[in-house]
Amino acid sequence: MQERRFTGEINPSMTGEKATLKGWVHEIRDLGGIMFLILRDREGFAQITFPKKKIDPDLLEVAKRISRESVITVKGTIQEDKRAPNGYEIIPEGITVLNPANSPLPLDTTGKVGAELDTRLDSRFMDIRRPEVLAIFRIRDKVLTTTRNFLNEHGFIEINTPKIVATATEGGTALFPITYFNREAFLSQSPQLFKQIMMGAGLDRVWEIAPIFRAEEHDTTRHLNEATSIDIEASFVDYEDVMVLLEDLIATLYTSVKEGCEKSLSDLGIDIEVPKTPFKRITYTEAIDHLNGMDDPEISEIVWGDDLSAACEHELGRLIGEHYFIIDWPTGSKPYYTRPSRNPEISLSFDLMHPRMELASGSQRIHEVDLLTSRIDAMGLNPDSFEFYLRAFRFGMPPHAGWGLGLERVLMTMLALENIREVVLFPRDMKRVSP
RNA sequence: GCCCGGGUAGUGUAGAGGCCCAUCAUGGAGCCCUGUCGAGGCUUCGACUCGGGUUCGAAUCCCGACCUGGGCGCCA
Repeated sequence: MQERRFTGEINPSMTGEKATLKGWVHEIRDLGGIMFLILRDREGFAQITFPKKKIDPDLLEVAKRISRESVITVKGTIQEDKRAPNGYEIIPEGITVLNPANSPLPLDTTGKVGAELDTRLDSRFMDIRRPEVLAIFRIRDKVLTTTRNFLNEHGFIEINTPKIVATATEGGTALFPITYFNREAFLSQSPQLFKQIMMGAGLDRVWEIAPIFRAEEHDTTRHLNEATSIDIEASFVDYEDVMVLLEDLIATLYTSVKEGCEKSLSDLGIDIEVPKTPFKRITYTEAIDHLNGMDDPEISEIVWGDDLSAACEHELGRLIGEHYFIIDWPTGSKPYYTRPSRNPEISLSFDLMHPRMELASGSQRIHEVDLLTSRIDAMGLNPDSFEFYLRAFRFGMPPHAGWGLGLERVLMTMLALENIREVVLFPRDMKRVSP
């Protein structure tokens, strides 16, 4: 009985059993009288051992001619041997080359020679064969699954909002225009307006994980033109409630990765620490006071009302050293749908920060149509183009709050990666639309 | 958008006007080798992004194009 098994499903105690493995030829080491073929699959490696005097010469001849990274099926017997990498090896009885790989390879999958990110992305299919790269995407999967379960358990309903839209959500950011039959339309920068409309629809609590598109001409290690946003919106709650939800989610994600992705973390050579909740909350005004006291003029010259520059974010990150919230931002620095507090200069808003960068932003929303209309107007936008949105506010819109969390930023900060492109299979930036 | 940097075999690198028909590693081809796990030893193959210019002489200096890395700005 021979069924296909992953390398990770085999252990030394299975000595004597037959196994069929399918995967890629990672390496061949021919020592003369003995040859080793390392087979790699999603779960790891297995050593196929050819003691040349004991093995069928035809089989040996086939094995010697296989190029690296070819796809093969190996049938053989599991043999415990403490000299073998995982404590076992496979003595082959049959090898089939399902598909040979060309040579030379575009990248080295064994880690002997590095490759630049650009080279890696051009041959992403091969880059991902490297265990430390695969590990990132296994963790990404864990984070997504955990998020879905978490939000489900908290009574949130998953929604899907359109990615082709007629108007900008915020007005500020650059959009990608597209041709929609004979009209102009845009790729959606955010599900914001639609998830708010769902509050008016009575769904109460909703979430969406979906791509967002930004046409900004930024070229940094922490920006993408196509990113994945984890968005929630909830009714009859305030912004503190959704902050608690957010910090609980972050802690839950770290816990699930730490406990459920041990092999991936070890492939990446890192260990992660679960952040303690509740996260620190500092007000925007406190942050400005702190920054004004610094020596570096680039930081200290910030004035109340400014957005925080990268240098300012780094200084606050250094000060606090763990996840934190900056709350109560100037109303003018936040989008029109953000609810002002009793002091109209200050809004009921927050950004979730990792010491390295911003991860999420959210707020209490305006639910009164008159206030919302005047805020749109005050931001220099035309309320008429938001009519589809404002309609939902005229017929019973509950108080609500929500946030949007950048999946890629969560991953890159969790895994201490330098470049956000590392956590996206096929990243889209100013210079890259293919593959 | 602004400011700096870089393009050398498939991959990663050395190189600072003649020492370069270009270094090293990895890789491919071939030979030797019975326990490798970045195997080892020997032989061999393979590259200066493109176009102009300066110079007796350019991988090296200058200009342009293209590609690319980083910082800032911008950015739910």
